[in-house]
Amino acid sequence: MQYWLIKSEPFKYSWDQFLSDKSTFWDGVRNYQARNNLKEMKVGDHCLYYHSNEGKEIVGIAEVIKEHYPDPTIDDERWVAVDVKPIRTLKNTVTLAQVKSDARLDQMALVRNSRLSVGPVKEDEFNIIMELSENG
DNA sequence: GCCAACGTTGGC
DNA sequence: GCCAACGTTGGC
Repeated sequence: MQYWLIKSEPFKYSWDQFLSDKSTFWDGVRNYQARNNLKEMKVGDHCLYYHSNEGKEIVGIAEVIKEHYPDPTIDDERWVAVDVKPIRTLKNTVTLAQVKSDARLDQMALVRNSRLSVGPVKEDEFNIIMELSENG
């Protein structure tokens, strides 16, 4: 299984909204790198859900439930969407500051390329995030 | 609200 | 195909 990190601005689509919707389609990606990552996603892959701008923290875990298909919100076949559903909310959110201050996480796309809205996460990194969220 | 970083566009 | 200009994102 592969791990990912997906970003959303809470005022656009927050984790709470996601929880009450039960699932959502992840659209609106207009960046080739992020798009390529979306295309790599497989059903069952886990995603860290990150709030950008407001909060700047990882708030929960989501699971891919449908692989990429053309983005329904735009008439342009270049862009794709995937479907995801929430798995669980983190016990404690993991902030960007925490991620940055942990030397084991300094290779994360989140740190190295803060503008990338969909990035891969290594299993080790995922586990470290889990650990941080437990120890809060 | 500012600015740095980065991706994209378009002129040559 | 290069590179400057421009737009967007996101941290601060």
